[in-house]
Amino acid sequence: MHTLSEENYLKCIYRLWQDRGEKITPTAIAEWLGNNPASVVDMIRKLTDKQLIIYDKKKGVELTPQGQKDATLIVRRHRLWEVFLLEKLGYHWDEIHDIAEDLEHIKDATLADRLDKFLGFPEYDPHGDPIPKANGKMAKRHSITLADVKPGTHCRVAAVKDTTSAFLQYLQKLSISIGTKIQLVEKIQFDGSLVISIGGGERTTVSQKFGENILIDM
Amino acid sequence: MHTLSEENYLKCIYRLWQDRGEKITPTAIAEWLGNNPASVVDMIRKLTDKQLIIYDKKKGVELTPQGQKDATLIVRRHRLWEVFLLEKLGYHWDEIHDIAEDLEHIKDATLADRLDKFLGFPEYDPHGDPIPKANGKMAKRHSITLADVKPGTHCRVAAVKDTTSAFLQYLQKLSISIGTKIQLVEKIQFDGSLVISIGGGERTTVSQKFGENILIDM
DNA sequence: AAATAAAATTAGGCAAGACTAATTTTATTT
DNA sequence: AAATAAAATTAGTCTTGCCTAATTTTATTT
Repeated sequence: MHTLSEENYLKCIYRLWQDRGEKITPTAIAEWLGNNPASVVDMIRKLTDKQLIIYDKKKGVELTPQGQKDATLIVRRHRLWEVFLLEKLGYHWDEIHDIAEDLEHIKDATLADRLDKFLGFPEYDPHGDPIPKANGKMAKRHSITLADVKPGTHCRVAAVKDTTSAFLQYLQKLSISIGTKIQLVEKIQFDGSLVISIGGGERTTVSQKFGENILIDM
Repeated sequence: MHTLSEENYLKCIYRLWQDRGEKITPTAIAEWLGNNPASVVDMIRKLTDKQLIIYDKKKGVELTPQGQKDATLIVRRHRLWEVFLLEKLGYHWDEIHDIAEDLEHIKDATLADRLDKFLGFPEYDPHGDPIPKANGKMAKRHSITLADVKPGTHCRVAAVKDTTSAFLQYLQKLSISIGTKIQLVEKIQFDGSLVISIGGGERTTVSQKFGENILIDM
C-alpha cells in the first residue's frame, strides 16, 4: 500500500491530469501541493519505482493504469466521505473538504463500498463532482464553465472547481449552490468580469476567475 | 495538536493506567506498543516536555490532567467510530477495532460531537466499554471478571477486555456476545480453567485467561 | 554484601519526506 | 547564435520516530 504522502501526490497528479490537458511538470505539482520542486523530484522517483507514474521530460508526468486506478479510489473515498459529512453529520459545504482530506486515507478493503451503500450510492459529491464507482467508472465531469458561455445564456450550476472555504463562503453569500439557475448577462471586455443574474434575481458582477470555477449545465 | 505517535502513546498510557493500578514503566509501554524501550524513553521525554505526562523513576509514568483529558478524547473518538462501523456500516464485532484505530486520529473540532449525536449518544461501545462524554466524564467501567466470581454464580457479559479478532471470533463461535447470560459452574483447581454454562445451555470449559477477559454484571 | 539479572538510558544510525543552496539543463529573448 | 531566464536536478541537511548496541542504574539472588 501507499504512504500518506504518496497518496497525496497521486491525487494531485490525477487532479492536474483531469483539470487541463496540459503537461504535468514537477513545478506544477510543487505549486499545487505547496511543496518545493526538489521534494517533488524525490517523489517522482519513488512513484516511478512503484510503477504508478511515468515521467518523461518531454511529456511530463503521466499515471500508469495502476496509478490511475489507485488515484481514482482515493478520490472515491474522498467524495464519499464528503457526502457523509454533509448529509449525515450536518456539516456545511465549506467545512467538509479538509476533513475528507484526512478520512480519504483510511484504508480498509470494504470501507468505501460499505459507506457507498450506507449513503445510497450517490452519483455526485456535494461540490458536484462525480463519485467514482468501485470499478473506477464514473459519470462524466462537467467541463463548461460560466466563463465559457455566450452572454445571454441561461444555465444551472452543476459543480464547483475550487473547493476552498473562501470560495464556497462567497458562493453562499451570493445564494449560489449546486442547481442554482444563473443567466450570464454580459461579459466585460476589459478584464473578463461577468455580469450575472442569480436565480432570475438582480444583477451581480463577478470576476473572470469566479466564472472559471463554476461548472455548468445548459 | 499531537502527532499520530504521540496520540498512540497517550492512549497506551491511559489504557495501562486504567487496566491495573500497577506502575507504568518504559518496558510496560514498550511491550504494549511492540516498540523498543529505547524508543519509549525518547517519547517519554517528548510527552514530558509537552506536559502531558510526569515521569518519576519511583512512581513510573503518570498522565497530567491535560494528558488525561487528551487521552480521554482519543478514546472517545475510538469508541464512537466503533459504534458507527458496527451499527451503520454493518461490520462485525471483530473487524472494527483496527479501523477505529485509524479513524480516532482524525482531528476536527466538532467531529466527535456530531458523530455522537448522529449515533444517538451511545453509552457503551460494541465491546461494552463506556464512551467518554465530550466533557471527559463516562460511565463506570466494569471491573469484575468471570474469573473472579465464585462457582455457582449467574452473571451477564458486560464487556470484553481483549478486543483482538482472535478472541472475538472465539466468542462468536461460543455464541457469546455482550448481554449473554453465563453461569460459572466450576473452577478447576489445577490450572484455573472454568466450566461454564452459556445461556443456560450445555457446559463448556474455557481457560483462566479467557475468564479474565470477560467483564461481567451480576 | 557480592554477584547476577533485569531495566533504563545513552549514543549513534536509518528511512521518510520535507527543506535550502548550488548546479545543470531547457526555453525564451534579444 | 549568444545571452538570459526559468525549470529541473543534485547534494547535503533537518526532524520524526523508530532501531541496535553499549552502558549505567536498579533489583534480585545467592
